[in-house]
Amino acid sequence: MKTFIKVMKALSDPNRVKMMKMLQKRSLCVCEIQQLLGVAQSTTSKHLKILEDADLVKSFKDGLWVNYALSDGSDSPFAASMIGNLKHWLDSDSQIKELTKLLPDIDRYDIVDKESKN
Amino acid sequence: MKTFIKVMKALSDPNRVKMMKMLQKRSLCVCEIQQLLGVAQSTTSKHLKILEDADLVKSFKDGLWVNYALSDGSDSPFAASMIGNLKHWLDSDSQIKELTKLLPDIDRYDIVDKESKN
DNA sequence: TCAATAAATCGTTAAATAGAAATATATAAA
DNA sequence: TTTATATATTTCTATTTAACGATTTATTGA
Repeated sequence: MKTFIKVMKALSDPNRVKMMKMLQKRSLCVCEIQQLLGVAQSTTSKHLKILEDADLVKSFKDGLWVNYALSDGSDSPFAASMIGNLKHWLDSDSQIKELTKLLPDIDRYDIVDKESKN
Repeated sequence: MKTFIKVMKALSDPNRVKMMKMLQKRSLCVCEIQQLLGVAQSTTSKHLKILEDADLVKSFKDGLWVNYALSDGSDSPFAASMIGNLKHWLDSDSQIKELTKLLPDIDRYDIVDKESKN
């Protein structure tokens, strides 16, 4: 029951669902996801932790970056099933379509610190 | 997105998941569900409303009773899919097994007002 | 070693949620 | 038309959750 609830809770937040849909397209580092969704870095990090705890995503360190990718769900049949469902679900959702359109322009090397403009 | 989140949220609570699993076995009225789960009547009613709003269950009035049954999910593909998944998920969960064992003894006609013992 | 950078964690606040008791509504029976 | 009963709604409280800014940690490069 606990692992099931964990997966349902993880997918109960629009920002986390958006993350899942973007990670379907390609792996992303925290700063790229943050850029895409327009939320704070700490918020991004916390959401990703919740997805990872539910076995919906996994992470790989690459120097300073941490890359996130969809999990294969091997540790949770519930996660595996939902990852599969989400592959075809919500593709026609307006928010998802908008983010998908933005995705090609997102690049970790292009991300500039907005504060440095001051 | 909203209908998807609604389904995920509805299934993010153990008591609501238990309700879904019991309704797989047979339709139940509010008082039977309340009896099974051991929560207050108002709590039971509120949970059922959340499930109904997500198109996971439907209700039929029968005199004083309101019978709840699994929805056919025709109004939400997300609900339909989750109803299908839940048919085989969590059958081996200890809490679900315990409730399933109790289910045959639950009868709306047997439910006595505990306060009347005073 | 020191500075810069990406991500994680901590502390706080506002909003959402689950729970129960009390009340309201609706139906059936006396 | 009372009375009893099943369910829904309202009100309140405690807990959880999402969000942010600030701080810490870890890694790389100067």
